[in-house]
Amino acid sequence: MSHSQDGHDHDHSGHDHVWADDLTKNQGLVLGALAHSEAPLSAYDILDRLRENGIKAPLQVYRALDKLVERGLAHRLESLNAFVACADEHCHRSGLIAFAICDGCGKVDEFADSVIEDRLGAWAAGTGFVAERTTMEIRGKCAVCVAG
Amino acid sequence: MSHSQDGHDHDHSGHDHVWADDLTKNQGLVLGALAHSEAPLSAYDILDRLRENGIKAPLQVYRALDKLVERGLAHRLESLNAFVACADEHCHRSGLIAFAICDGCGKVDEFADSVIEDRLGAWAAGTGFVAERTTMEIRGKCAVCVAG
DNA sequence: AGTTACACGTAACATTATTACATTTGAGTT
DNA sequence: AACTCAAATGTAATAATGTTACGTGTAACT
Repeated sequence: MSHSQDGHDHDHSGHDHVWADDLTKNQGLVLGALAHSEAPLSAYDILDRLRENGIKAPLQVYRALDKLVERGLAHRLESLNAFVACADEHCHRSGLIAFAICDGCGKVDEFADSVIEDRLGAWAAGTGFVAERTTMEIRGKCAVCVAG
Repeated sequence: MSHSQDGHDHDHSGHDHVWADDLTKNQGLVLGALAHSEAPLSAYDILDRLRENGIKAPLQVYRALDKLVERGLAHRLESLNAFVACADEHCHRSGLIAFAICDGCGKVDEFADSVIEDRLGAWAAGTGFVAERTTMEIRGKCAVCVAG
C-alpha cells in the first residue's frame, strides 16, 4: 500500500507533490485527484476517479473533502457544487478568497483582495453581523476563452 | 382562479404587493411564496407550499424560479441551494449584490457595495476575465442571534 | 386557419449529499 | 501487552436537489 498514513511515502510517482505529511489515506487520494485536475471536480467525479484506489462510496469522498476544506487545502465552489485544490502552494491564504470560474474551459483562478475584505468587515461592523465564512465566485469567461 | 395571467388580479388578500403585472400564474405563485417567507426557501420547500395551488412537479417551480431570477425579482443563494425574493422594492439593483445569511435565524440581508464592485472590475480588467454573474455570500450570525 | 413563441403539465431520471450503524486504526495509558 | 479513547474508515440505504424528454395549451401575429 503506497500513500500510507504514516507519512513515509517516497513519492514514487516522480511528480506528486507532498502537500502535508499528516493526511490520511483517503484525504491524500482525494487531494491528489483534485491537484491533478485542470478543472474543479464534483464529489462524484472524484469518486469515479478513485474507484481503482479502493474508494467505493460517496461518504468516503465527502469526509475527506470536509477535512481538506477545513484545513484550507481544498475549496468548495458553491456555484458549481464542486471542489478544487487550493492554488496557494503553501496554503498561507490570509482570509477571504475570491474565485473566477471560466464557464468556457472550466479553469478557476483564485485571488485575494484585502480591500474587499475590509469593505465586508466594515459592513459587518456596522450591522453587528459576525461573519464565519464567506464565498465569492465570479462566473464568466477567461481571457483565453473570450479571445477564442 | 385568482392570480390569473391576465394581470387583472384585484389584490384580494389585502396585503399582497403586486410586484410586476406581467408575471405568469406559476411565476406569481412562486414569487408569492418567497415573499411571504422570512427565510430562504428551497425549490422543494416552494413546491410543498404550492401543492394546494396546483403546483405538482419540481420543474414547474424551477422554471418559474429561472424567470424570476433572470428578471432580478428573486435571487438564488448558492451556498444554501435556496431562493429569496429580491429585497429591493423596485428591483432597481444596479449590479453586484452581497448576501449576509444568518445561520441562526435564517434571515438574509441583501446589500450592494460599489467599492467591491469596482475592485472586482479592476481585477477583471487586469486579467481579461469577462464576468457575467457574481455571487457573494457571507455566512455567520446576525446581531440578534449573536446577542441571544 | 397556419405559424410561431412561450408557458405549462407530467413522468422519469440524474446528480449531489446525508443518516445510520458497524468496524478499524493509531496514540496514549496503565 | 492489554485498555481505552478519539478519529478515520467501510458499507448500505436514503434524502435532497436538479434535469431531460416529450407532449399540450395559449396567445399573438400572418
